[in-house]
Formats: sequence, structure tokens, C-alpha cells
Amino acid sequence: MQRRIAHLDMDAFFASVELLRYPQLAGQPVVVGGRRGALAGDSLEDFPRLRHYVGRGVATTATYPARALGVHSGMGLMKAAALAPDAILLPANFDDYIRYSRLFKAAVAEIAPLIEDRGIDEIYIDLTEVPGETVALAQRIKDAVRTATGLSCSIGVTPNKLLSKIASDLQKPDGLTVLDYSDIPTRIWPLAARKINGIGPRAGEKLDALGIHTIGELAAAAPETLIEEFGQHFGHWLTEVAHGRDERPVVTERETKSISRETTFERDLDVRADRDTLTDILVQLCDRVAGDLKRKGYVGRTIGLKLRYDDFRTVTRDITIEQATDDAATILAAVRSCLKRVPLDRRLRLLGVRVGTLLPPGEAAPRPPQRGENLRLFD
DNA sequence: TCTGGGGTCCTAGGACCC
DNA sequence: TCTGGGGTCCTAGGACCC
Repeated sequence: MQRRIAHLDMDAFFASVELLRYPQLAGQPVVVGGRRGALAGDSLEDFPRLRHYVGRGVATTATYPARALGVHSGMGLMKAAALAPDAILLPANFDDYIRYSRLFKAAVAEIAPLIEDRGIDEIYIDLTEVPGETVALAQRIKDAVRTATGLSCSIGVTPNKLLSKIASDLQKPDGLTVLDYSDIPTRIWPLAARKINGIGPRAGEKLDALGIHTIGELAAAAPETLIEEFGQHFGHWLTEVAHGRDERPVVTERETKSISRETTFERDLDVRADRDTLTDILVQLCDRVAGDLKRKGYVGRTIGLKLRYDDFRTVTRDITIEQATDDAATILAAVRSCLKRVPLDRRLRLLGVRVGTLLPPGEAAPRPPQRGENLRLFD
């Protein structure tokens, strides 16, 4: 039986939440991002402008008027300032976004309970067993989200997650797009291959180099060629998705695999001259990770260190310890041993600490058998 | 005007075991 | 002395996503 899967994406989520607070900014180019510090006044003239920004922040969200000027999420704010110097820059208020995120998800759950979380502003919804004609049902969900939050969203409904993700983007903002397999040649194949969730900058570039620009061209490409170029797994997947095939279920529960904290410095730090500062930062990161672990009720065995040099190269080291932990001092000791294995011959711009191989809350699972002490069944 | 922070998944080699 | 095949765990890096 054919499924009915929706993808719901909040429109310019962070910026839209800010507009609820500052309605006088409606219609203006607004960018959310940067570090704390940017304080908003109460008149339009008092809002900080992008041109005054100095630092290493990126745009987290841009309103549609800002996007029209070329500003996109992920773009460095200094670059964004060159494109839209008069755009208003607001700092992010994550507590607010989490509040609104819970509100919209709860509103959807009242109508359709099978929801897969895809981050703060996106969900998949399995509508297969929910009664009602598709367009009317999707409209009901949009209305419920607006009533609960005052915010608009875009929805795509198709037989699978892959197509729904693409469909929800087709008529943004405030979109509602319903597609079936028969729509693939006209609505999907003309789109850039990059529109497929899972084809990123690197794969997109490689496809371009092969003369494959659209999803239709990808569908027409010889499967053997794709496997040759991209490997068995990814190559085969490319052929499948180009034809709109995707059987992944909507997953309502998921176990956390790792918890991490990282920070990029205001300026690159020198390992010798700024040794004390770097030490403080690492201690703080361990404290914060330990706090996160305790708050969420996890302990972990794999402790990882991440650092990024001034030339943006990133290296990681990790170590797996005997006893899973959520203790800051234990994490710090493991991080210290990782630090000894990494070259420190350049200035640093980022440090990060990660804990993986997590044990779920309450599960005091025994550590797996160690080398040399495996259970012997046939000896 | 270079490029945040928090995640997931995949690959690949080596150690070690049966 | 030479010859395997298969499995898990650990580590490092990279692509990708929100």
C-alpha cells in the first residue's frame, strides 16, 4: 500500500520568531547570527546593522528580503555585510526557538502523532493512517501550526521522505505541495541534483564535472558509471533517489550517539603564548560536556578531542576508556592524553570535546569483552 | 572581507580473535 | 613453511545535515 509522508519545514524559523518580538521589522532584510552582544533597541534606527559587525560569526537564518540580497544561512557575516550592509543583525535566542519548536511539534502531534524529529525546525509526518483528503489534511496542519505559534511553514506530501523533502521546498514560504510518482518527470527531474538531501557540495561538484547537473540527468546516467565513480553504496543510492525511490520509515524514537561541545575563538590562539587561555577553554568544554551528559542521563566511553588550525585544517583524536563516565575530571584526563598525540605547531582557531559510545539512561550495561578474554565456545 | 555549533553516517586500515 | 576467511573493536577523517 502506498504511504503518505509529509515533510514540514518552518519558514525562516529563527528570523520569523524574532519578527514575532519585533513586528516593526516585517518586510526588512533581517539576519540572525553572530555572538551575543548585539542588543536591539526599540526603534528601527536602533537595531544593529550588518555593516557594523566584526567577527567570525555566520548567518544562522535570513529573512526572505535578506535572501533576495544574496544572504544565506551558513554564510560568514563579514561576507553577508558586503552584500547587505544595511540588513539588521539580531543575535540568536535559542531558548525562544526551542519553545516555539515544541509548540509547533505539539500542534502537529494533535493531528498526526507519527512524527520524526529532524532538528529544531523540521519534521517528517507519517499521514498514511490519518483520515482525510491529502490537501485538506496538510492545510489543517499548517493552520494548527499558525494558530499555535503565529508562524508559517511549508509542507510537502508524497509517498516517501525523499520526495517530500524536495516537495516542501518547491513553494516556500507558506507552501503546500502534493506530489505522486507520476509527477517525477515534470516536477523532480528538472531540479538540480543538489536538491536531493544527501547530495552535498562535494558530490554535487563531482556530478557537475561528469556533466550531470539535474536529477533527470542523474536518472539517465548508467548505474555502473555512478558506482564506478562514487563507490558501491553511494553510487547505487544515487540511482535510487534519482528515480524517487526511498523506503525509509518515519522514525519516531532515536538514541543519542554522542554529545559534544566546541568553540571557535575570537582570534587564533598560540599554543605557547596563550597556553593558559587554551587550558581554561578545554577545562570549560569538559565541564559543559559533563553537564550535558548528566542532564540527559548518559555516560560514555569514547572521549574525543577536536582542534582546528588557523589554516582551517581539522584533526581529531579519541580514546576509549574502560568505564563509561559523565565526570568532568575523567573526561579532561582522557582529553589530555589525546592532546599529546596531536601536532601543536600552528595557531588554533577551535577546540572541541566529544563523548561517544553512550550508554542510555539507567542502562548499566557491562563493558564489552576485552581483547584476550572472549567467551570460548569451541575449544 | 573567508568559513558556527551540534549532530549522524560512511569508509578504511590495523589489531586481535576464532 | 605457507595458506585462508570472517568478525568485532578502535581510531581518523570526511561528507553531509539542520
